[in-house]
Amino acid sequence: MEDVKARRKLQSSEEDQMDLIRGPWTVEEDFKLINYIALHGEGRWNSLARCSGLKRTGKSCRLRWLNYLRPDIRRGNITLEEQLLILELHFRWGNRWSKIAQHLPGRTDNEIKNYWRTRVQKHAKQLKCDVNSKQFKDTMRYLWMPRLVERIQAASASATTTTDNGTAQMFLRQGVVGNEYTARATPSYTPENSSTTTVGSSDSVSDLTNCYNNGFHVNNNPNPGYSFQASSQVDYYNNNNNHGDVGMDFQTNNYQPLLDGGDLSDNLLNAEDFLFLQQQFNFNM
DNA sequence: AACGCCCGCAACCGCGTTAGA
DNA sequence: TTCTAACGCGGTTGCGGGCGT
Repeated sequence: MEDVKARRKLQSSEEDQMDLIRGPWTVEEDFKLINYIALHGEGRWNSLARCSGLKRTGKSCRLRWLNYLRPDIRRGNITLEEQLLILELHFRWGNRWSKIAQHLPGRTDNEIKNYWRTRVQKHAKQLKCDVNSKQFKDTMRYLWMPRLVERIQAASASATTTTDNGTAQMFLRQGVVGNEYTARATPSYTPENSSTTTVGSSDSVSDLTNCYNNGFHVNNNPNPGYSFQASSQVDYYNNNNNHGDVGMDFQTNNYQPLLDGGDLSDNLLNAEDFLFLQQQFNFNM
């Protein structure tokens, strides 16, 4: 192990002496890399870096290609469906970004990691709880995810009347619909009538569902000292399921009317949800 | 207009794993 | 079997743009 470290240190200092470029890539460098890969294919990144004439490390070339230049990269905002899938998969695998990214075609592990750190962790911070805490996970499970499902369905419903966009419907049929939170949030859905298969996964959603039923059910909470009443969250959610088009700006705690064409993806919970949660957290802390 | 602060994201770093010589 | 180069992953850093003052 010490040998490996010494070797890597040596290699690093050698790279320094080769006046390699670091930092943002230029358009010319991008073109060079794209052209080289078009001719020779990807892989063998160190030799690619040498032969292409790029003054970059192989690592840097690989990262630039995989995270930015690859033709199948999907750019733009993370969609509601993708958000839901990320939350779901993070429940299963934690910070296994690469594994999670495999289930989101066109998205990179870097992008998902950044999404998690900038959006999800931000909301945890605003609720003054740890992103890995049970409380925050419950929030995601019983409020955030049902809200996402609701929005996806709403978007899907309007899409079917306006355009031929069946993505959300397909996602709901195939994706993360097998869990309790979805069953509660979507009256038309029941686990029994769903032929559930998880997108890109062979193990379905049974593990999560089992996890929920066996150790996580709101009426059978294994942690007696845990006072965050998840069931009340769900009831609250179900009783206030007509949130309308008012979003919440977490930054300022101000209501923000959601304008047509705006990005709704950040307004995951509305004001009532958020205040309710804050009360729950503050009360229990 | 200038400045400072904050946030999002691209890129880097360190290290474990894998492949093949 | 061992060694080492290459790959891949997760954590971290720092740049640049947006926004408020």
